[in-house]
Amino acid sequence: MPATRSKHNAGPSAAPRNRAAILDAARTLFAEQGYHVPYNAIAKAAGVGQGVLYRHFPRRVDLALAVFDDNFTAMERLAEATPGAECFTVVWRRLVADTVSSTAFIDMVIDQHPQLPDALGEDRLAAILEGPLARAQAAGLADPGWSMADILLFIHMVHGVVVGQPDRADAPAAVDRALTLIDPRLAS
Amino acid sequence: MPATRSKHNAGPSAAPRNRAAILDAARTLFAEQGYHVPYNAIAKAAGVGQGVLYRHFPRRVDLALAVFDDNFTAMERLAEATPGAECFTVVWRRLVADTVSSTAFIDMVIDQHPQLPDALGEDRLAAILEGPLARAQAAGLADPGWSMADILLFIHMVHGVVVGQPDRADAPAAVDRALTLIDPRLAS
Amino acid sequence: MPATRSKHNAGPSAAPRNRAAILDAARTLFAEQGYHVPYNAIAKAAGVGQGVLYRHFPRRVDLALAVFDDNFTAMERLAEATPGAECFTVVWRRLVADTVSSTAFIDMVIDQHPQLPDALGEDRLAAILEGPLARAQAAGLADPGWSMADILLFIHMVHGVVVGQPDRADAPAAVDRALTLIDPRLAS
Amino acid sequence: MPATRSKHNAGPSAAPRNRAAILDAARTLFAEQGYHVPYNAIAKAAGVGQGVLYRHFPRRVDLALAVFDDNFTAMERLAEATPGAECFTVVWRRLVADTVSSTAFIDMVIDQHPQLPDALGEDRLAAILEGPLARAQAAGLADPGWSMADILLFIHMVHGVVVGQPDRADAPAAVDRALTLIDPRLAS
DNA sequence: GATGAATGAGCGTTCATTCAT
DNA sequence: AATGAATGAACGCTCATTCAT
Repeated sequence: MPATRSKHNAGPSAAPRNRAAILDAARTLFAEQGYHVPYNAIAKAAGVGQGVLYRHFPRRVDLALAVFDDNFTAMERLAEATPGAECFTVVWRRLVADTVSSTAFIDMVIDQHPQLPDALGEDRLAAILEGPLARAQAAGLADPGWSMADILLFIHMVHGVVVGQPDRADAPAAVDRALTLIDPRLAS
Repeated sequence: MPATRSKHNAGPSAAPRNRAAILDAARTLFAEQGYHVPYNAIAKAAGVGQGVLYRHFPRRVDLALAVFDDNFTAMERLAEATPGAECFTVVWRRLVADTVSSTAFIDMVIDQHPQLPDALGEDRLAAILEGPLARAQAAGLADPGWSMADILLFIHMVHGVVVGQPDRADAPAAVDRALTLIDPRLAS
Repeated sequence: MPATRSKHNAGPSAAPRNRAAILDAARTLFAEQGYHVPYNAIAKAAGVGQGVLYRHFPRRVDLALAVFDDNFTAMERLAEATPGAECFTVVWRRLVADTVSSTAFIDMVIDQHPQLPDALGEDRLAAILEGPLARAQAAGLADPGWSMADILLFIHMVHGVVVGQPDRADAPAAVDRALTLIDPRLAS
Repeated sequence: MPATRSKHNAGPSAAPRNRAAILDAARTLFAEQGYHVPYNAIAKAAGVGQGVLYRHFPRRVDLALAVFDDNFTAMERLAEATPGAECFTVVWRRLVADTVSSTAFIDMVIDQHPQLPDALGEDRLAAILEGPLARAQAAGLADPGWSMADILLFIHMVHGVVVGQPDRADAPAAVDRALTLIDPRLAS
């Protein structure tokens, strides 16, 4: 095992490891520096060359979707695992928490390039929340006047509140207050 | 012969004119291209050298504050000129309109660099709206539970909604819906 | 159990098949995108790894020579199969057609790296056309003053005309006119 | 005069000097390495930053047109200064010489980007040679069947011959032979 | 005080080549 | 022998900031 070679090429077997390292690095940097963190910063943090990023994730949105796939998946699982009327509340809180912990999450959803199959993230969010919202409304846990589009407006509002906090440590409280003002059932 | 020089140097007397030209150009470009429009684009649009920009406005936020001083002034005048309880409503609508027509307005408020005397814009907004808010609350035109901080949250929420619209033409309607959801008294 | 492996390694028997696939892909891409088409594009189009390209064809020129070996072979066969004085005309027209349909053909001939055994393609072209040229000259179908070097100049001229057409669709007509200007016996 | 400062900014007065240095460097590098020589190589050779190149010449073709403006101007002067029928011959020889000494000259003419006002260089060449060609044809110094488009084909052919010489030192002789083959009146 | 050119770091992207598996 | 991932240099381009005139 020639560990210290100048041109270290770990071979294909390292691909999954690299992919994971990239996702880790990107998750951290997206959270710390936002969606538009430089690519080479991600590559450096992941300990890989820039080319590897482009191989795995040709476009920034591909990387972000992969990074936040965990978030979506977790929400989907949560939605499946929570049967009753309070499902919407549970998933919604998770969505809010993700938005607070990484503004890049919604920045990605927002950053629509014209030629992209549109609304990559929004559609997925909508798919997750649609059913639970209806159940919650039936049970009085959500306003019956809310449409899915309204829920997306809510999350944009949350995003606005988060980016508006100079000190990110204030974000959770600010978001909670904001949601309380809209409707206490949205707050935690 | 001070009149005809090839690279005409207008002398000190031109300073106010240049300042005005810069503000005009910046106002337009901030609205069209956002808060982070390149400096040289502003200088070119204003017909001045980049050095002049730096002389008049050493930091981007200085320029933005000057540009949006008109907005603040207009709101202040509006607040002074509107005596009754509906003053808050009138000024608030103006603030929302400004936020919709130029996201740079709130981007500037948000773009707090750590070393800046904080909340340059927020304080001013607060000063304008504080009195009218109290009067509106007394008259039932605003929720008595709202603090000034809440109003600032509202405006951040509006900002979030605006930047979340891929097509800016949708922003007014989206904002109106969002405000209706929060409280119909905030909407127009 | 050698049959079903996930990352199937076809073993040595696949080498000829791979080679053929590479040549097919390269022929197409050379024609479509020119001599300097990226290696990985060729590998992908051929459905092989990039390493295989390098194994079979360590240098770009090796690949191109193999790709255009068909062209050379076809011309050789044509030369053998055409006995009379018009042999030169027939083969020459084929050479011109190849030049028009793939500028990479002559680009390869041109792209001489200093350390290469020089004139890889030119020698072969010369060998094909030498005999026919002499016969054509004897029969008055080619100018008796033309040497083989002159024929090579002609083909460079054709190449110059082809690359000089912004719209490749114009190339055939332009080449025909150019050849008519040199000598109508060269045109078709 | 603080000559050795780390961030040496010579000020606006250096602009013409820089421009000239860029043109000199570009002329040399275009001749040595062809039209597609890297921008930063030109900047380095000229002793300026890359930004200066982009300020003076936003697109590669702008730089090339400026570099080769001398060539065009010289040809134009030559055309004006040579009254008789042999004007075409004189200017044509100059054009051939320029093509031989820098393939980038014609590469630029060829390198048509779709959105460009087309044929920047071709039009100018045509304008220079049109009148002289007619006079030469009237006097029997040029084939009466040649159109301007044919002359442009000739120059493309010359270009093809030049780029086809592995050793650029062979280019003049090869071009002369090629022109003799087309028509001795084109050769020198 | 005004000009506007120069600097140079920084970012995104591509691709030839290598090499562990 | 084949795979295809990794490397990293290189290039094009942008822009914030400085500064001689």
